[in-house]
Amino acid sequence: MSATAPTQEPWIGVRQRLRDRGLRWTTQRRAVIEVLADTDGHVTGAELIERCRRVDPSTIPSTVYRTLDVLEELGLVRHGHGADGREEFHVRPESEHGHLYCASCGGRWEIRPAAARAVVDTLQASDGFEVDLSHVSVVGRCRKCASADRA
Amino acid sequence: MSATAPTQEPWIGVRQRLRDRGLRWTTQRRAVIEVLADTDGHVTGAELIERCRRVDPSTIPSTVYRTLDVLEELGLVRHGHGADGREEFHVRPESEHGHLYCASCGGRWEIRPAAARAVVDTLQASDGFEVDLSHVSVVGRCRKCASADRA
DNA sequence: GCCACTGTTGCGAATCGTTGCAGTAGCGCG
DNA sequence: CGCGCTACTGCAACGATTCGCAACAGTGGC
Repeated sequence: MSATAPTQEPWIGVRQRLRDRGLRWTTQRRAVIEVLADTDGHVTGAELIERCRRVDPSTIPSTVYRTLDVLEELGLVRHGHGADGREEFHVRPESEHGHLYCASCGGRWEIRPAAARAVVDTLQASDGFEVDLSHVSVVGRCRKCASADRA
Repeated sequence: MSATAPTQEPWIGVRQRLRDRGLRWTTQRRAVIEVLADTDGHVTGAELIERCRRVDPSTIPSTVYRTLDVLEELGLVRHGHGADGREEFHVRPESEHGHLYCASCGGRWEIRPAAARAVVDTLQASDGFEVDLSHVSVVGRCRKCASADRA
């Protein structure tokens, strides 16, 4: 929640950033980026592909996935896995964050910063493990479903 | 590491437990259970299928997956997702436990009870979320890789 | 021991994602 | 402006997992 169209902004320099790394600015990447710029929050790989097809029906899955890899290297997206293990991408996350998935109602929430930090610190202290927060998916039951179950 | 063959033990009553639920004791289930009884720790679905094929080459994947679903309902196995989101089964976990996956070296560790409890409590307090511990997979970097990276 | 009931299996198709390979096309250079 | 280098694309095959459906086979009852 910063401005009206903050989503476009991170993408305008991508071409240059790619070039600086010896990577190329292709029609296909442009399409993926176009879709991503218009996306906010989370997308699964399959979802993204479908959206791309709307822009360019000749979109090929493997290309999209490969493009996502590249964009992830540039830090423009992060990927994690949903409750079912399927791939899920976080577009331009303002901050790293993990997710909670409710196995009963299928809902999803972001782990709030305070809790996230606590979790990270705990594992750091206990095992010296550096958590990749953006990749964390915790499955369980949300407050609502948990109390409903107990009833 | 309790006794010599503690692994067999949980499985001996399975037939009855199935029957009590109106479920059936079939050759295929017997095969899967036989393999599981001989397994200890973790297996991926694919791994398990291959092992079953060694017992009975005519094993069909979908049957194995379905059997696993049933066994999970009986609480004899739990499933989670590895670092890459692939399915992974915990055989007769003595206690629920989550996992840490190192993205650099591919190693895997169990989250120790104390840390696990802390994580569960944190999310419970913060969002009233009931974590399904056995399903938790945290990706990041282990102590070793983290310090190597920093060097 | 035979039947019917219904849980299970086998199988083929569909989904999501990955990978190897050969042809294509950005991009910097002269 | 054309050339070459090599990153990228398209495609097809593959691996993991799920789903629908018709045929099959445990089970309890008689």
